[in-house]
Amino acid sequence: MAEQNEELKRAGLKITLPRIKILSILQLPGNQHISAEDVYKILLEQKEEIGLATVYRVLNQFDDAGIVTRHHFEGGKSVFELAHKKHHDHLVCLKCGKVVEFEDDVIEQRQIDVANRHKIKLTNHSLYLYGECEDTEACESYRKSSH
Amino acid sequence: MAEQNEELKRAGLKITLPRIKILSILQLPGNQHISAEDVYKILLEQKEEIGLATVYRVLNQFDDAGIVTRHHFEGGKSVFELAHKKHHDHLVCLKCGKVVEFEDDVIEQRQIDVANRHKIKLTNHSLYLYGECEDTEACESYRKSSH
DNA sequence: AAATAAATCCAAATCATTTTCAACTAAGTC
DNA sequence: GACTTAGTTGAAAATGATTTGGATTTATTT
Ligand SMILES: [Mn+2]
Ligand SMILES: [Mn+2]
Ligand SMILES: [Zn+2]
Ligand SMILES: [Zn+2]
Repeated sequence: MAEQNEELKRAGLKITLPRIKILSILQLPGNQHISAEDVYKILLEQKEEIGLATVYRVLNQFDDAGIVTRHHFEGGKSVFELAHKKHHDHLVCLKCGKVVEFEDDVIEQRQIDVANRHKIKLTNHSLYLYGECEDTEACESYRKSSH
Repeated sequence: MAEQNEELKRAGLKITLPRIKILSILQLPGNQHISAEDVYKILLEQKEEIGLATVYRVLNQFDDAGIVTRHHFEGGKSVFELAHKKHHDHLVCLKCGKVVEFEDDVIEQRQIDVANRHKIKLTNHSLYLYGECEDTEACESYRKSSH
């Protein structure tokens, strides 16, 4: 129950209704990789009177505090995901929007090698793979369920 | 002289002053990975009366025509580079802004494998490595020369 | 409960980029 | 070379995502 309160406290953020609600939404299984706008829409559905500006502010604070990670998928808007997981990269279907997470130690290592070779200390990286589901059936139905 | 005219013709675009000028700017050695805004600034320096909207329009047309490639480096704005080169990825120093190009066949192949494993036909990908030059001297002076 | 610092709301601002549209121009045709 | 027409341009307004200002409210400390 008070698990989100713990998390907020740890981050040095006051425990407020907007923050608790937004954190809860991020924790729902269907809401990995969610945009600020979509968080806001869910709040509306829940009849919460929380402004879009507050959603953006809170997500930024969560990012600063390390509670969420921000991604820039193709398409302009940022998406956020809880940061409690191990590092991973993303594979996105451009037809249905499905997002698959993957980790590849070889890729990770080669990135480090490239940076070393150029005498640059690697601080972070972004890798996104874009494609189209080969199983059109599955892709279509995934799209309809609007994840 | 008429080399850019050839390129425009090949792309099915009318040969106009804005397009010739913008293409010329992209072809200058210092201007790999340049933003629309920066192209515009150079045009101003050259006393060309070309609007920013036109710069954006032309860069989009060049992108559609395959003359340039668009990248989304960290920091919000798109950067463009001539597309005549082989595919490569980028390593960016967050302190001085230096951009290093690299290609790594192992990484490329592993990306394909990941996509296959998830039954997704890979159409494109974006990989950016971010870091900080280890040689602070070099980094500082690179920054000052404002590439 | 009062004091204080932080957070929220909503509107206005910003930033990058796109669109609208009237005025212009390149490039074929006669 | 003039004629036609589709394509192009510049300036301003529109857009979409995100941020900010400031008056008001709220969480936490005393
Ligand atoms: Mn993820
Ligand atoms: Mn490049
Ligand atoms: Zn799909
Ligand atoms: Zn550097």
